Amino acid sequence: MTMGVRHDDLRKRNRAMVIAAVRREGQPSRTDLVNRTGLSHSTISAISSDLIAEGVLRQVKGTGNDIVRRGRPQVSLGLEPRAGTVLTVVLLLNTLSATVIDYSGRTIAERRERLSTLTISRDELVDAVCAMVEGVLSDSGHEAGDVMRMTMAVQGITDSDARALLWTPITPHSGIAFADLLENRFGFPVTVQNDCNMIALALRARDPERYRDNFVTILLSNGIGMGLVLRGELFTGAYSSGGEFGHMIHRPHGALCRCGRHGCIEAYAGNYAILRASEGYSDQSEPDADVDQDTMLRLAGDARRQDGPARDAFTRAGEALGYGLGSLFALIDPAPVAVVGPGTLAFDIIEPAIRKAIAQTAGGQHDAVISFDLQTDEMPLILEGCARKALEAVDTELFAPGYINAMQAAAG
Amino acid sequence: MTMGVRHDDLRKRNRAMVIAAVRREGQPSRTDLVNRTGLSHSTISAISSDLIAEGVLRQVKGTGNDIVRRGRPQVSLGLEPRAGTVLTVVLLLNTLSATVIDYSGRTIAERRERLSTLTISRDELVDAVCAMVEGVLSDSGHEAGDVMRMTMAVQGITDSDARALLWTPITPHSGIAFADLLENRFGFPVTVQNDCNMIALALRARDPERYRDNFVTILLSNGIGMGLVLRGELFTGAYSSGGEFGHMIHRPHGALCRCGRHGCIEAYAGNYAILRASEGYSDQSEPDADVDQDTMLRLAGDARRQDGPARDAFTRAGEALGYGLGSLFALIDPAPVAVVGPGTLAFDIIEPAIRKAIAQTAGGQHDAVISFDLQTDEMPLILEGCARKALEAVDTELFAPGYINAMQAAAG
DNA sequence: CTCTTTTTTTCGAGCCTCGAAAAAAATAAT
DNA sequence: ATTATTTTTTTCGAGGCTCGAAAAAAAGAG
Repeated sequence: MTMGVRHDDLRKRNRAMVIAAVRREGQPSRTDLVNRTGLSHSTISAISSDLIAEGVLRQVKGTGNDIVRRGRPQVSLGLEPRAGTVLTVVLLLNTLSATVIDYSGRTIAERRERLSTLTISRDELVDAVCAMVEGVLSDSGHEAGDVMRMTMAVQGITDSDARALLWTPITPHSGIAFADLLENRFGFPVTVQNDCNMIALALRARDPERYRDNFVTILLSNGIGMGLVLRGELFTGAYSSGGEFGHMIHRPHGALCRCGRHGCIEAYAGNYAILRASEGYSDQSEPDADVDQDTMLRLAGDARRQDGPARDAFTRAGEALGYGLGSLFALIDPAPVAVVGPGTLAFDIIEPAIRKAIAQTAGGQHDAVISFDLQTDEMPLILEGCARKALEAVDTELFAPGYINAMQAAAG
Repeated sequence: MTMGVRHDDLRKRNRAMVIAAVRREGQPSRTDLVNRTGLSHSTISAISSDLIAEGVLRQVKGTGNDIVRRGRPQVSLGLEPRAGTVLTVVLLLNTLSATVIDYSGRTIAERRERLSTLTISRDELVDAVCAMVEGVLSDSGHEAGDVMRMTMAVQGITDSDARALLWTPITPHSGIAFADLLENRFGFPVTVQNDCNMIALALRARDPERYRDNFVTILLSNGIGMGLVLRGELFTGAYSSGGEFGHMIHRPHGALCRCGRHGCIEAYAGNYAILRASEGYSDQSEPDADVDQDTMLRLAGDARRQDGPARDAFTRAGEALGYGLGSLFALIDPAPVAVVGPGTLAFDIIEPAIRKAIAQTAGGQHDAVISFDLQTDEMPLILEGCARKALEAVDTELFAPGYINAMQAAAG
């Protein structure tokens, strides 16, 4: 369990740190790396020349951002694009997309298609993903053998080993072992990740100032998703991807949720919940599997225009989200919240109710810390987070093996 | 932020690991340590002889548990009791206790006194703690200068730096900077910890099989407390000790809680809530600051004997706890639960309601994983956890400095 | 063309861990 | 009583890693 630290773990750890620093910083010089990592010039020099020799890093000249000044000019280091290729697949409601990305993070090829995820069979779904992978691979001019890793983001609950989709609202099928299926088919390692978690990774990469140690991302769509970063690390459950914020209970025995239970936050704040409340249906009526954007915009318009069932529905949605966030903050303390997805288009209507509800909870005392940052379009964030996840896995596993062990040893 | 690993951090890390292994195992031989840590015989030999020379460890002969067999007999290593002294103080409602403990974990002196925490002034409270420390120190024959560290456990919310008591139900005063006050007075470093977190540490030490990576401890008393261990580490909030399970919202706009808000879990499951519901008072009536054990036993007896307000009250308490646990499990996945405190005496009445409620939530699907383990007397657990916290801090900070840095580097 | 400044590499010193071999300390066998 | 065997622990040399200091490299300034 608790393992000692071998001598050569040191080098692996420091190699991993250098690669990670280059990925974060973009094109740092060796001196930048010295400052960033706290290692000595000698060590940085040794490690970076090793990595260049191995084809992981490369020297970049004329980056433009080099300040002209006295002294030997800094040489920027960058990731060698040809060091490897990764694949990402994003599977959402009625949408499937795949991307081939080089080691430096640049997109080489990309495909997207519509797909009736709700109605197709399990096998058709798996076949569609496989066909998508093959298609985008051929677009990119690569073969499966070139791919070092694939990360798949899905809407729904994945297992904690990131190998299977346990449950999802986008298809009635459950327990789809995508990692096994795809690994057998293509041969490269595959992980399956929750979409909101990928959004969280993307936000951290985009704005490390704001999103670093502790933050929450909430996805407002037909369902309610959450990604949670605590102590700088993505939080996942013991058995599943966890973070099922949408299915915390807002009102015992309350409104019918898409998951079949009653009173979940989602059963008040999901698009289908807002729709059925606005239209005057019972909160026990069957949830819609999808509500199109136009409908939601119309309801939001109604809510803004006049007091009535639509405004009440959005207010109740905000209340559910607010009490949920309040309970979450009772556990983890308040943190910045990024609100992502189509629901942000009506966030002006929801936010007052959210804040009012939070004020009634243990989180209320920290009103100032709680800020909402809106990002309407979630797709680019999912793609970006997914790519980062895959690339960072390659960074450590392939180019600094043993890093994982050293980490565990430190934590143990 | 992310720091490289220096060469000598290695030794510090491995020293810390050896000390920690000795503390966990009791009296391991060098060979046991080799197996436990994965380090080589040479390294273990070098580190342990260093530690013996420094007076941190000592060789123990004739431990009795040595199996008689062929070959050179193993020599057990133990913690040198004289290597240091730590102090623990536990401050609960109307109770103050202090203990002096040697480095091996044996209690040298112990004092306990009743104290009307609800009514005394802020200064009197601080003075009482100081007097207690001085008293128990003189009992132990030590001086303040001998003490390497003190850990104080309090009922209530502490700040995340473990230096102040932010809020507590045991006194109307808030924001008491115990760590600063005591450090200025006595000179040794002090941390202030939440009582439930200390219970969690004690349980992990007592039964590492059951309580290791993920588990929950719930304290049922006049208030509801929680200690949460996730990924093997005590979970604390970003600003406070966090884990305010008792103040997650069970019913928006619901029963009046001791914290002044409405609908908290505690406002249904705390002793005062069970009392006022059993006696037919409004759930908006002022909470009692303390309910004595006899009253609770009487109510529990009523509840067992016949259907009526008492039974309803316990059922509602269980429901609140169950929905709360369900929401918690939606976030973190189900985990074993240890239920501690006087509330366990009525747990037979509450448990069915808890399980029924959990079954309605996202945690319900994992019914088998959720098991309740009862410990009625919380005081010994708090003491034990507190002592462990102090001793482990001494282990790393004093005898393996730099370990912390290496950990952070690994995590970063 | 030389001086100054800044970045990067080189080199030797000092630690640390490891494996192999030796030493130590007991029991079992002769 | 002495030798063989077994197991634990220590010793010792090899190999690696990081570090600081010094050297080398590569530019602008004068």
